[in-house]
Amino acid sequence: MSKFTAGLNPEQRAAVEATRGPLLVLAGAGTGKTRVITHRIAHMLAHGVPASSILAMTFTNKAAGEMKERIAKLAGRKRTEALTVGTFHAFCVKSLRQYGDRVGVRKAFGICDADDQLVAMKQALRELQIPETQIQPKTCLSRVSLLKNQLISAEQCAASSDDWEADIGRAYRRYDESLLASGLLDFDDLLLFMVRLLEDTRTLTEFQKRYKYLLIDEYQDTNGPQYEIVKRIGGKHRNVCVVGDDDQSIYGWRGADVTKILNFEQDFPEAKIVRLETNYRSTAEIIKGANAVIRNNKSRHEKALRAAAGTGDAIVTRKLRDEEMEALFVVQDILHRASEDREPLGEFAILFRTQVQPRLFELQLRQHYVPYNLVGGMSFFDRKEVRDILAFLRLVANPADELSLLRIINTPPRGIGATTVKNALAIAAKQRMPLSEVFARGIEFKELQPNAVREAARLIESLKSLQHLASGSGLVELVKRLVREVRYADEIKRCYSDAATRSKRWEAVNEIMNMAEIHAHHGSEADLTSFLEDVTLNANDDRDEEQTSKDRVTLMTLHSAKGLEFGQVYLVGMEEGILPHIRCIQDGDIDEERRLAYVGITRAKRRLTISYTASRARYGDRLNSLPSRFLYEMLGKKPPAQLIEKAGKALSAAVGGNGKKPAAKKKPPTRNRSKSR
DNA sequence: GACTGGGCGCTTTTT
DNA sequence: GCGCCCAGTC
Repeated sequence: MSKFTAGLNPEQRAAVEATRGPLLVLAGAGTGKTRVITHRIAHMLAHGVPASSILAMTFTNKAAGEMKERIAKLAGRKRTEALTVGTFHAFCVKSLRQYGDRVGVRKAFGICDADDQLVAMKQALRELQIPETQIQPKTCLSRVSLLKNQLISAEQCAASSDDWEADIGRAYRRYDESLLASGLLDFDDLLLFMVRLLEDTRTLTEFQKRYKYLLIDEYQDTNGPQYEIVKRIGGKHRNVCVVGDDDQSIYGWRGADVTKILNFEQDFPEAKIVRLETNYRSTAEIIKGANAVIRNNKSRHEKALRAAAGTGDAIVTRKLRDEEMEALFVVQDILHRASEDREPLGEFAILFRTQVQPRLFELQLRQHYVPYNLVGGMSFFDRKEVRDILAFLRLVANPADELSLLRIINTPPRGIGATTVKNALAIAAKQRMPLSEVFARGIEFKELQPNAVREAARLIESLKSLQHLASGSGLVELVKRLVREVRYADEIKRCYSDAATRSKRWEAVNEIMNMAEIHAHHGSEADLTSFLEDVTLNANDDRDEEQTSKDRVTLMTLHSAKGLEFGQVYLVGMEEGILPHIRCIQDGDIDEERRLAYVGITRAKRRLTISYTASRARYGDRLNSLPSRFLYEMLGKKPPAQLIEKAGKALSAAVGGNGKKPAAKKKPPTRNRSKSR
């Protein structure tokens, strides 16, 4: 037994030792998945597999960081340096920076975030004269994202016989064109262009030569392009290890395709399968409840968790009069348990399905002076100042970036209103000239306000003059000069009269400078492009660290709870219409909701409390609520058929009967229908 | 630009 | 019922 298999259970050991050939590790919640992954890699390194031939991909930066850290601890930092461990997206960015020109991507491409995407999509819809009332930019974006994640092209979509869908396809194409013209890729494009890159035989061979061992974490979350990447690179040597849990697939709505993990054996018929079913996290009662719920899902890899820990308290289910009482009960119970069990507040979590639920809990927590963290919501990178400064920086790095230019063209105000922008865009289109050039040479065009345009030209000029600092060690200097150059301090003064707000806003600007400072001293590449890339790809990192580490009660959605664990968990709003959510009931997508419930239950180590109400305010009405079918399942009972029927009807009536006729609604085809075809 | 009124829509969210 | 976003107005 090697150093890296000692102390593992037989299944874990089997997974660690199966280093050659395809391997599917079905790792139930709390079964030591990360342990297996890290030990497996350490084991491979110890047996002479060169670190540079291993490619390990995850979905989040956090997971990648943890993996790297833990492997380094096991195998030594030096030995792990040459490993490639990172998110799919980071890997694609790196590869595209190197070979992007082979698929028509300029090497200095920028990555556009959700905000830029929205601007671009709005523009696309406007150009196509599709009114926003007909297709909402946000809806269109998420639809396009889903299409991209399913490897469906704009052309395919535009050819749809459904008018709505065909319009989406046209918007999709226009949107892509405008991003490409701006030298930008969105998150989905990173994966798509990587797939294209791997369609080139020469490049594919290079990648196959370099990466002989693949490891994919959270494989149940794999979407179309990610799957293609794995299949292509791993198709040759077939040392593909995928780890995941089909029962925890909760991102189907954004393109994750659970069939990929269900059908792994079809892609790799010689695959070995290891099931990790011993749960080291929760008490027997909690595991029993989790099993009882998930058992009801139809298509899944058959497995059941066994609790390694002994028995504990029974799962508590509690019915409350309404949502206010629910919040009060939970908060009082937390205080009670915290003192009774001498448990720090950091061990408590309140988990909910939707973002409207936490309000009342926050209120109660405040009233009881209980410190808490609400995970999610506004990020540092959503702040106006941060977005502004980053837009300026993007423009320095990539003058073609039209979206960033539009964002800051009148910030601080320099007299360029909507009309000037519209005219400038028209000129740019007519003359086939980059928008920045139109502004830079603005004086030549009599359609444009001379005074305003002179200011814009000056701005573009000064951004250009900062370009020489963009490479190498000038990064910090660049940010500082930029902030001064555009007089951002004055802008903050102008916008906010109150001193406290001003200093708070300025803090954000300072923080960017700090980040630049850190970045400049961190890696080998300290240039502007790599800084922007880092900021865009790691936008959420620092916060969740902070948000979970302190001794505070955690409030978060079931989705963000995946992968975490807490001593005591409160699963709230366990009602028909919330969990399972009404939309999923209507669409008949109950299985993913059941997995969500399963994820929630399995977060708890020692104690799980589930609450539901007798009545709840929804859409301005007060409705009688019904306990979730998952509650019945958990107790080993069949949910009464009439409950489900009744719940469906009552809720549909409430949603549809909210003053407007459902028939008056623009007819977006139901999600379900368009998704499955 | 700042303000205001009307209309709409109302799951989940990482990269 | 509430909040957000947009368009229109001054």
